[in-house]
Amino acid sequence: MISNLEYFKVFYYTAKYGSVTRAAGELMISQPAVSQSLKQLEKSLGVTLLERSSRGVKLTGEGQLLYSYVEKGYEQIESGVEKVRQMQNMELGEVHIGASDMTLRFYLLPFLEKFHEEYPGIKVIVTNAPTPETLELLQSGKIDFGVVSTPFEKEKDITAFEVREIEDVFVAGRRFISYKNKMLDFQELEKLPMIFLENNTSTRSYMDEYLAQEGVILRPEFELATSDMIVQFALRNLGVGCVVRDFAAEYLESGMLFELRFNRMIPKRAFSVVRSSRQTLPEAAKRLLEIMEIEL
Amino acid sequence: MISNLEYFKVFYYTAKYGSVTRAAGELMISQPAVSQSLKQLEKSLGVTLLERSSRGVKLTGEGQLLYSYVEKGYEQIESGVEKVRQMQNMELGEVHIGASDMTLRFYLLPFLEKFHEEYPGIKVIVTNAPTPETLELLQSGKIDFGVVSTPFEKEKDITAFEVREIEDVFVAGRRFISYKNKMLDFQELEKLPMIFLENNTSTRSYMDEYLAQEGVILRPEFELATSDMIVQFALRNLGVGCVVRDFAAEYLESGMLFELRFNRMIPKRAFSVVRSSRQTLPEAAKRLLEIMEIEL
DNA sequence: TATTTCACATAAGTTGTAATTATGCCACAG
DNA sequence: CTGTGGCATAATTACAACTTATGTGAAATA
Repeated sequence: MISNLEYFKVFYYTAKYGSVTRAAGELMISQPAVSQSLKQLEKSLGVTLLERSSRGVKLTGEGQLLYSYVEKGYEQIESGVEKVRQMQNMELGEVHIGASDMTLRFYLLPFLEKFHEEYPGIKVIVTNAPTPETLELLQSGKIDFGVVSTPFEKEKDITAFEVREIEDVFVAGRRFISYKNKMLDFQELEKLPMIFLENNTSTRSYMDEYLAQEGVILRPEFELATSDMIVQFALRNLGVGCVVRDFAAEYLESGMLFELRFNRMIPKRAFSVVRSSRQTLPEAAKRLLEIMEIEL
Repeated sequence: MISNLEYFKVFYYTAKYGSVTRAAGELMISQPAVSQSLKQLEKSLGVTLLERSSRGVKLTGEGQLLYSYVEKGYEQIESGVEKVRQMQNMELGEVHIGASDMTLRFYLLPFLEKFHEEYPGIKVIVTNAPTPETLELLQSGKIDFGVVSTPFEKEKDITAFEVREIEDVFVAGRRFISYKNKMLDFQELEKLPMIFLENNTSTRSYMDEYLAQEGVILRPEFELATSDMIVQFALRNLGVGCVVRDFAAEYLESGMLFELRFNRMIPKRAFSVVRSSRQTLPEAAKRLLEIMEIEL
């Protein structure tokens, strides 16, 4: 361990300017203070670092050797301080976010755009993963916060904040036009060719569970990886798709798809911002949540 | 300028061990002292560097960023201290010496050999130059000390210390055997083919001046670059060579060369160690001079 | 669920040390 | 030969860092 780092700072400035008086000026202390510090340093190292003369100081061999190291070391620390300052000023930094396709596309994207515009120095790193995996990333500290869709198993020290509602809907194209505006029973779905998301998604397991509870067991014709693809399949009349409404919104409006209606409401779900309550957020993450109007 | 470098040392150890208590142990101060220093550092930077918990501390994003710099910087300074220590222990260092061929060969060499054996870590850098140039090197601080042959112009703040006598002699081979044991006059040299060193050496200019003062002007047959070569020429009976006795010693003893004797003594010269009185010597140079039994 | 333990924070009081002022010394320049 | 600039030294002051004692919270343990 180095005895007194302050001495090295004094030495750094003295060597840099070749003058005790000048160093004192830079350090904003008196000249004798510098002289004494240098003396202390030399004493503690047991070596003469500077040749004193009436027109300044000059490094000895040992002094030169030491200075070559101290110079690099001190400036390294100095630039570390500068980097932290930049981070504080949001000129530098990273925000790690976990989000699913869905939350990213229909909720997060505009905020990220705005954030990036305001703070171009901050890297935004989005890890695209389904809800349970996102929660794991949060627990392990790999992301600052996540945006997931309900429902999910909320473990303790996870703070959740719902930001908007989403609805799961069944949509179909003209081949199934006879079902339009009819009040249907969920049972009737069993007779129709269904297009669903794959099993590993929260949307799928939510629907599976809900329908099972209603006594309906579906065996989808198609199991696709993305909601977009489901919409495309539905448009081509390959079956009845189950997606969050936002994915189909455009086509529902234009009439190319219609929404099936049921005699029972599918309980609404929500997008939820989740974060670890035991971890303080980096400034950049805080600022992004502010933009998203999430109270911390 | 960084406000208090000591804080960074505390931060370094705390971050390194992820524990305030552990850092306190390493720093050999109390735990609250560390806590307070960290608090001060955070306050001065206006940023939280550590997440405190009941089982240690963890770096925040800012802390990690800072640590990556402080780690390098601190260790850089630490290794600088280590290097200086090595230099003190003579495990590391350089000695810069200025010397002529002659002084190197007939005086310095055995000391250098001994020195190098004792301190293999020290680089010995010999700058081979004639006397006036060596003195210049000394003035400009490019060498720690020099070994030259007298006479020379001793400027102030040069300390000289004569270490042994040398004699200039005239030597010849059997072709000139008739001159052996005769007491000669310097004038007689004018009739003989002479072998001398080139003009730019102190030996040559010394002899030129001395002989001129005796009313003798020589026009050597041969002007050679090295004394060794003069001896070789003399051995082959190409003329009478003028060298410092040491160069011919071997052949004088074996009888292959003999020394011409004169009715007047050529004043003896000397090897002299010269150093700048206004400059403290590096430890390594001091030690070498000690080995050479020069008092400082 | 209560209890102990561990790690860090806080508070108050006491050094200890690093700063200041004042002065001295030396070398060089005018 | 004196003035100036630059560093060292001495003595005093003042601040800051350290210590002891205690508090707090979380996690492990009973």
